[in-house]
Amino acid sequence: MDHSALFQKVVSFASAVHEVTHEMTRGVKDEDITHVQYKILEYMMFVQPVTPSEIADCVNLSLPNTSRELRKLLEKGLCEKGVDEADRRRQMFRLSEEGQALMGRIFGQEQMRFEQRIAGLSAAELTEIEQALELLRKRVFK
Amino acid sequence: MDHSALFQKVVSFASAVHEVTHEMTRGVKDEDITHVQYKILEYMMFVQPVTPSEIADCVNLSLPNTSRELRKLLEKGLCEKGVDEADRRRQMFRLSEEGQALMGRIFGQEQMRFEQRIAGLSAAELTEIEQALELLRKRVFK
DNA sequence: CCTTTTGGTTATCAAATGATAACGAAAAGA
DNA sequence: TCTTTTCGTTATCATTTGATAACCAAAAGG
Repeated sequence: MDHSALFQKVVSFASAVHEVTHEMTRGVKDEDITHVQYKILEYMMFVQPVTPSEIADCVNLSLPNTSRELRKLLEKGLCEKGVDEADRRRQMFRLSEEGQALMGRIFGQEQMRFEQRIAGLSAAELTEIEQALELLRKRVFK
Repeated sequence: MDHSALFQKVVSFASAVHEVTHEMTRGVKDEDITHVQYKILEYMMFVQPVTPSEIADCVNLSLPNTSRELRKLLEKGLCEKGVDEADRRRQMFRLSEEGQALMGRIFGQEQMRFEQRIAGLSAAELTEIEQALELLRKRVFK
């Protein structure tokens, strides 16, 4: 397998991931948030608390735009803000109760759709999936 | 491994794929096209010729918006339009020479970045990657 | 101290995208 | 033939996102 063919497989794979992600997160539009706001909340589900700079890096947003979206999330009551007492320039953001609840609803729906996709797979097959995820994460999508 | 944990791994994996894709396609902004226009051209690199409806489905765009973007691509001379003689409602789009060339440039850059990611991996490891891609594609991202 | 750097915010503007209505032309179907 | 459905286009508007400049406050570093 030459590199060029592998590369094309990766591109088309990434495209499929995008498509499935889009389909699974379809429930986002029922809640009153935009797509980038969802990305921020999703990130906070895994890392918390988090500073605007970190978010800007990971969600690929400029710092001013990150700040704007965080303000909107604050206004909606979906996250909370605190200050790092060790370095008072750093603003620490975390999900509010309401934010947790919202993400719980969305993840719940998403997970149901995910369950449908993997319905009927054996435990061994699920383990294979998990290993494939870890392999690609380590070697390609790091 | 319970379903909930696997689900979370998939979500965070998808997020990593997004991020790496974003980084690899950074070269798109050097060319005079937008992100969705790039997605359309990318799709046409794999499937050709293609109708507006197919694109709308695969790129997750409404038909009117697809039509608008295709018109812009036509205006830029990056694709060409024909009619399906068997069903004259169907419009067949394909990349023009110039469109091919443009995508060649972008894919070239992307592939270089990809090469850096997989630099130093053995043939066996590359095969593992390929198999992992196929597995996930078949079981999860279909 | 004083200067520079870092982290963050606000404001503002341009561009891209999403959504919808209205329309036409070809095909399918009664 | 007449009606309905499918495929596509154009136009228009609202919203989202991207980009940039100007600014403040805290920290770092001399």
